[in-house]
Amino acid sequence: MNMYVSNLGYQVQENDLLKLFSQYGEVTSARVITDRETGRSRGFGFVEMSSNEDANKAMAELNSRELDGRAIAISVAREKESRAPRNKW
DNA sequence: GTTGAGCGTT
Repeated sequence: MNMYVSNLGYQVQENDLLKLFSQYGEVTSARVITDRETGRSRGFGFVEMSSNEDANKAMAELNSRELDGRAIAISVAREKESRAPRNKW
């Protein structure tokens, strides 16, 4: 189960997500998306869990939970886009 | 402040 976590504070790191979601099951990957140019957080991230029932629990329990003063929003992640570039020069 | 990268051509 792969989840999309949005409305994160800019100070939230991957290990914060990891610790949060690990309370509900095994987290296989936790990632906070940062701007490639500036290196700053983009305010959202992804968490993947090995068990989807644990993931559902985590989603139910952690959605709208305040983290760093902001209520985070969790949903099932969408498929990662193909990295094929659209611009062919 | 809401869906992930970055190769010279998937």
